[in-house]
This record gives sequence, structure tokens and C-alpha cells, in this order.
Amino acid sequence: MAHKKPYSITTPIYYVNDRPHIGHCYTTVVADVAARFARLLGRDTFFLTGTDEHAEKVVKTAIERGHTPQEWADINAAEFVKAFKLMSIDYDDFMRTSEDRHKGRASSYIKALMDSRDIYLGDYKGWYDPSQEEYLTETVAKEHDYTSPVTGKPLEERSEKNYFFRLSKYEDRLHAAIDKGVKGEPGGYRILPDARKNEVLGRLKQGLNDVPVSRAVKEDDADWGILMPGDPTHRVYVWIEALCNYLTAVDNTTEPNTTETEGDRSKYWPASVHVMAKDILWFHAVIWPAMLMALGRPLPGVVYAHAYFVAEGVKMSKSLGNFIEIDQLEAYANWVVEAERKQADKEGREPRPMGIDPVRWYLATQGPLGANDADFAHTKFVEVYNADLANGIGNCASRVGNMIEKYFGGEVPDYSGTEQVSTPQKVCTGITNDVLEGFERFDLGICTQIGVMLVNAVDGYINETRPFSLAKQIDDTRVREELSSVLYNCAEAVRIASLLLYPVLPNKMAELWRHWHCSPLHDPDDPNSGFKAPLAELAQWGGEYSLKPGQKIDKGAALFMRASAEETPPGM
RNA sequence: GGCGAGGUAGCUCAGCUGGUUUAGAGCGGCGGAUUCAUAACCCGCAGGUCGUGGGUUCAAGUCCCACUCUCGCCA
Repeated sequence: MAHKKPYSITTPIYYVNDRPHIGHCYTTVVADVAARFARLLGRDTFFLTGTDEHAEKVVKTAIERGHTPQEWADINAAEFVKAFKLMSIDYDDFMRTSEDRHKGRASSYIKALMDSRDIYLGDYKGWYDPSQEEYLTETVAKEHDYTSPVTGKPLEERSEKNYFFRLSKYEDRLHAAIDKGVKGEPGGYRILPDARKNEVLGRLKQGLNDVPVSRAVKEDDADWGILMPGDPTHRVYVWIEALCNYLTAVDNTTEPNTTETEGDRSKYWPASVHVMAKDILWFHAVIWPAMLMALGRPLPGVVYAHAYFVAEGVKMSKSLGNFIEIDQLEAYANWVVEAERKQADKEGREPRPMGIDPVRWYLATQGPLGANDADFAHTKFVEVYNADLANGIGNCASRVGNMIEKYFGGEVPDYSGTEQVSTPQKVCTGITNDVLEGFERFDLGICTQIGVMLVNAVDGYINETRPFSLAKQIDDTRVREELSSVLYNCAEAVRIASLLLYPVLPNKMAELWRHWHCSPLHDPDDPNSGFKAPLAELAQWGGEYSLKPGQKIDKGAALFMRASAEETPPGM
């Protein structure tokens, strides 16, 4: 098989002092959607996320709160775990940089770089921003009147011995690798989207300077973070240590050896894709590949830097305090729309909240995957929810299920009377390849669009064939046969569409499969339980996993009830 | 300040190397048809000087110049 190659994807590890917000969630949802597509395609998949914990500020905050750094990190890391659970993120590992496995292996990489003289001791003079734990260039420092551009607190002028990474040495090789990436040649890596690649190329042209990778340990330093191997007077900078997490998570045959519990993960390197927000592109597109070159490790396949979400048209910032935090996304998940309330009342059941899938849908389909920022706005959320989910896939599944229930007692009709290939079936052919192609380009949008397109095709087909009119003459054998095949075609096409929509809507599609008794999951109740077969087989029209004539289909409650922008979701 | 991207229907955007269109799609809006469905689905419409002003050309969103605005990266 052509695609048996393992697929591994990473998000950045998130700064543990942050509160999870839409930005973290977006990056992680994007990676999750890709990972789910990969698994759906039958790839052996590894999806890594985690938290970046060794910052000086973590120590500071911990002390303020009366915790040890580790306790404080534990508390906050748990918040990310919780947030990602809420978002239905199905990661394979959550790396925390305070874990031994990370510290041990990261140290060994640093040591290796020192041994190869890629890291050397030099002098560094500059303006240091303690709140951000970084040095600023003279111009930037001056511009901000020698105060922190972020917090406004005074900068410290520091001069110190520092270890440097010999980034300059890799200039040509980086350029070559990026070029190869563009051409799709082996040994290269791709920076996406193109606009970002051009930025990197442009900046590369200006030449590369070696970068400091350590700071001197202070008298009162808490023992937090990794010390420079062989030099306890220096501590490894957080960012360089953090980058190492991508490797430490899978390089698990080296010390501390964790293969016993994790299995050998070496097959998951290099990462297929590193996903991140644009602010840390440089680290991932230049410094990290250079480090890998220095370490003699293969380079990642794709470095993908998305743009930002803005809130209601306004850029999110600490000063405005307008970050869309996880609680707000949770409020959407808990939102019980008016229509659902009414419907539940009519049916005498408990009204159900919309769940997290619509939020995932919005993030995945409206998000800033390109170079431009995207907006998270309530009215737009409702519009997209209604258009794509309620009126689209939800309504389509509903009308098909309803007709099968109404005309055939809920049993999938027999379609054997047809010789012709129906429109929906035609639309379904080649779909697996289209998805595969889109996936290779990391074009997640195309992958889900194909599912939407299929749903549209079914809606159009229903209007053309008018099964509801045929049903009026259902006693006529020939009409009944035609009706049977029409509805079979609809249902089978919806089933195939649902497979393609699963990566974004795992919970809702699992729900649909339960109702239709056609779950391709190992455990129909667990959207994360894995597929019985790869998409190529699952999506085969009338194949092994298809809907079978005579099998039961339950209409079930509507997947997505229409919302109104007039309503206000809870928590807002 | 340097480098780069871009300004196309209310919104989000397609329009590759100039002449298949009377400049397109999705969403919203408006009208119609229909009833299996969640006032849903389907169909039609919406009259946008393709940022501004020049130029090249038989022919320019599609090339060139200037201007203007927005944005990204860097310093």
C-alpha cells in the first residue's frame, strides 16, 4: 500500500501559564482534524501536543500563588488537558516539558550539539525583558524606551557569557532544504502557506546570526528547567528546549527509555507536520530544522503556520481582555437552541445541547488556515452553523432517515432493481482519491468540502427524483422499486459523506452511525476507538461496510437543530 | 525605514501565464416552486466604475507607471 507510511503531527506545546483560549484550541483542532483524517485513511498516526513549562515566569507565578513550580505547572497543565477533552481532541501523547523523559532526552540533544561544536560559549550583551524571558535588540529596546513592549516594565541591561547555537552555519543547507521542499524532493521540508514560506525566504536572505540558547543561573534561581550539560551555571533557554519536545516524545528508545510502556515510536520521526500559529514560525521553519541538521536527524515534512482568530472583528489582546477563552467555547457546546427546546418538548424528551462539534466545525472551516486572520463572531457562528450543519448535513440525514422510516418501516430498502449508476453513486466515485490528494497538500478544507459537496448532491438528487411523490404510488411494484433504489442511493451517499465529515464532527457522525447502525468504529459509542478499515474500503459504494438492504435505520433526533442569532448562548 | 502580500457583489473570497463569457462561487438578502425534512431542500434574482489616475495593446481585474489604503515579516 502506498500510504502505509506513519503519519505524525504536532501542535506546539503551550505555555503553561496561559489560560486555554481559542488560539490554543484552534491550532489543536486543526491538528486533530488532520490526525483523524490520517487515521481514517488508514495511516498509522501519532498526534502530539503538550505544555511548555520551564519558564522563569512560571516560577514567579507559582511563588505568588503559594505553590511549587511543579504544583503550579500541574494545575495549569491539567487545564489544557481538560480544555482539549472538551474540544474532543484525540491526541496520542501530551508532552509536559517537566517530565523526566523530556528533560533527559532534551539534555542529551544539547549535549550532542555541544560535542559537535554547534553550541559554543560566547559573549552576549543586550537588553533583557524578564517578563518575557528574552533579549531585545537595541532598536526595539530603544523604541520602547527601554521598557518591556509587553508589560512596560523596565528592561535590564545584561552582559553575560552565553551558549550560542551556530545557526549561521546552516544558512545554505536551510535554503537548499526549503527549495527541495518546494519541489517536493526528498530531504526538503515545506513551509505553508506559501506566503509564510516567502517570509522565511526573505528573512533568510538577510543572513543568519547565531542564537543564544542559555542564560546564566542566578543565585536565587529555583531549580526549574534544564541546565546546560556540563555547565551548571547556565540554564537552557525555554524555547530551544521546548522545540526538542517533538523529538523527545518519539525518540523513546534513548534514555530514559520508555519503550516498554509506549512501544517503539522511532517510526514517528520525522514529523509529517508541525502545526503552529504564525508567531512562532521562525523557530519552527528555521531554527528547529537547523538543529535537526546539526543533530543529524531527518527534517519534518511540513511546517504549517496559520494566522490568528480575532474576536468579533477585533484583534484579541491582553490589554483589551477580549480573548475568547475556553469557557466561552464551552458555553457554545452547552447551548441549547430554541428550536431544540421546542422539539424536545414536543417529543417529550430532554433538550440536548449542541455539543462541541459545531464549534469544531466553525474553527476548522472558518479558521485562519491561510495567511490572513479570521473572525470568530457570534452571528457568523450561527450563520455557518445553520447553513452547513442544520440545513446541510443535519437536514439531509433527517429527511433521508425520515423517508426510509416512513415508507419502509425504517428498513434500508433493496436497490437491486437498478442497473444504472445513480447520480449520488457517480459523485462518490473517486472521492477517496480526492481526499487523499487534498490531504497530501495539507488542504484540510478540501477534504471536508468534499463531504459537504456530497450532501448537496443528495439534496439535489432528492429534489430531482422526488421520492416523496413516488411514495404515493408505492403499491405499484415498479414505482416501489424505483423508490427503493432512490432512497438507498440517498442513504448510502449520506453514509459516505458522514465518513468525510467525521474528522471535524467526530461526535455527531458517531451519533448518526449509531442511529443508522452502520458504525465503522470499533466501538460505536467511542468516536476515538478507531476504524475497522481504511476509508478506501469504508467508502466503497455498496461494499462491505455499506448500508445493507433490510438493515434497520433509526431516524433519531435531528443532529443539529437550527439556531437563531437572536438567541444568546449561555455564558455570554 | 527595508522587504513582501493585497485592495473584485452586504460579508468571505475564486479569477493561472491578457481576448469563452454580458466579471464568478459560497453565505446573507429578495422572489418563486415544492413538501420527505429542522420556515429546511430546489430554482431564479441580486444590476459590483474589478482601490484611484495614467499608459501599453486590436483587446486588461488579468501587463507597465504613479498615487492611495490595508496587511504581513524584518530592523
